[in-house]
Amino acid sequence: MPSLPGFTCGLDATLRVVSGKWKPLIIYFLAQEGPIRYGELRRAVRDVSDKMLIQHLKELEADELVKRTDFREIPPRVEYSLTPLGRSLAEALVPLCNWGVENMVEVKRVFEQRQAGDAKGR
Amino acid sequence: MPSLPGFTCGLDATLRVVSGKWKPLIIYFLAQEGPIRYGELRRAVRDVSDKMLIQHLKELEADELVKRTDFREIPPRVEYSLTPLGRSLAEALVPLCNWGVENMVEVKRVFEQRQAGDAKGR
DNA sequence: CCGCATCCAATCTGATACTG
DNA sequence: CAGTATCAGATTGGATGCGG
Repeated sequence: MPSLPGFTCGLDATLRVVSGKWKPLIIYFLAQEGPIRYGELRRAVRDVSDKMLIQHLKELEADELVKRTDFREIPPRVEYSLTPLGRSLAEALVPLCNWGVENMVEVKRVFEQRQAGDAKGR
Repeated sequence: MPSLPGFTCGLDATLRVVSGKWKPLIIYFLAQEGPIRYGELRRAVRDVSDKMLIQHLKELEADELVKRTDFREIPPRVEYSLTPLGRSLAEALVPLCNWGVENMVEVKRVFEQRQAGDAKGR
């Protein structure tokens, strides 16, 4: 019952580090854009708030998937990039991304249905 | 800001259907075990409660990733299995699973560090 | 520009107990 | 066996405002 690192399987282990509303997206953009500044990342991951972005970035940093580089300039300049571990995870994310592209029409359809249903019934 | 089905990318679309604490695990086990009864699935996905399992199963069913078969017997017998769409998603999940296996030692290590830190500071 | 702190709302999660 | 109901607590989410 405690979150002991007793993983039931590989997927379980992976989920511990990518669970978070925006984390996969963050990793995905970092993989695409390379080192990227905070503000740019914030714009790339649309709709994310400062709070969540920073929070997730810190966790990803603690999990050694993301590297933070503070240039200590005025005005501040901070860049984020993936560590080797993060890059390998990004690659594992590619098929999921492709799946989304290939099935976007279908996903969109079921989603619209679901929302129509949620609106009244449930 | 509303959850319009205006996906920013494929990954975004994918995340809409697999977001949920146990969903990837559920899909993973369904892919491995084929049609599986409710109770068995519950034991496979360790630590999940009835409430969450049912809730996620219903959503996955609504998203057309999972098929529910009720044999209408007494005592009840219900089997869950993946739809073709679900199976394709399961395949996209395989690399993530492998990533976890390959990096489990590292993930475990950073996780233990994090928890030690959480315990006091934060 | 980058980020932290605070407050508050919404959502999610899980134990427990109960039903057909 | 396969769920459902309820309720409390945890977690997440975001708007706003401030600070180096």
